[in-house]
Amino acid sequence: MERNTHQKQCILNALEELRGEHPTAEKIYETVSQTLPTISRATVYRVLNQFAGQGVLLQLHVPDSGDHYDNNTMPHSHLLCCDCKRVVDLESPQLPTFDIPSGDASGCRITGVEVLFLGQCPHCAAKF
Amino acid sequence: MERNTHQKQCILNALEELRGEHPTAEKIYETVSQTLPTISRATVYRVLNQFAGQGVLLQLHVPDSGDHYDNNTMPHSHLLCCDCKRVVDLESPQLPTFDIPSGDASGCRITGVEVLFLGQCPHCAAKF
DNA sequence: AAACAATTGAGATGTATTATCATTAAGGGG
DNA sequence: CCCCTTAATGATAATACATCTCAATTGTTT
Repeated sequence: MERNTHQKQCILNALEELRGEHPTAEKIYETVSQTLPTISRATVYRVLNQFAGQGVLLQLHVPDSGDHYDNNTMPHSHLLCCDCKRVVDLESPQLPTFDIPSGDASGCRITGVEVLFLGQCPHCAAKF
Repeated sequence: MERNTHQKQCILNALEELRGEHPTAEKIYETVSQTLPTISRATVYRVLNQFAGQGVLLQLHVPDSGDHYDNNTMPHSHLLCCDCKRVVDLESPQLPTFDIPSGDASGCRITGVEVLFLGQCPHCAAKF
């Protein structure tokens, strides 16, 4: 059965501390290292994958960057800022919510969808 | 000015030959190598990036895989088959087409969106 | 406490891609 | 048609991100 280790708890704590920042595995590693200096990168990557598989957190695939993680598992969209490369939450009531169809004309079975908006975060959008 | 090299033409030919397969850079390299054995991987990656930046072809970011390329620049959706890992075109007339909003409540500027469906390709969906 | 198995740490390894830089060749001007 | 300039290329090193390997450790069950 799955074991409850100190490392896992520290990783969850780091994710809570960084809530809203959508940190990368490397960023989480750096954060956890401050309280647990002997933790290994391998452990961080392993545990993050495990948690993502369990639905405890979201794994965000970001082009030209490592994966980012989000402990907010409520359904919401993300935007990659093309200027500062940060991932931010999108909060548009009118944002098209995807009703995922189960199949298509050519015989595909559709089980999920990944959506990532591109543009500028509020900070970079205000720059001019 | 931009030069029209033999290498670029061979890469375009390979993309046409592989049309519909959404090949990776590595696959394109292998294909071009058959007619141009001395071509370098660096050239393939460079040219593909250049073409993608010019809109000559689409660059598809696929999780846990290298980028895939598509010389069909007509707007259409893609699905990653979770079984065989192939990228296939989705042809659903009723697939929700995204009207990209220009901004959101929190001040983001939205300029684009990446959408990737997950599921099974027609071949793998028919397996049971 | 003993035993067993899941987990970890350290570092090697793998995969995809870009950087560096000397050499080559595209394409315009004379 | 040849020269010149400079973009483009080829070879390879370097980087980034992530996973694999395996001995050592540590939860958990007995």
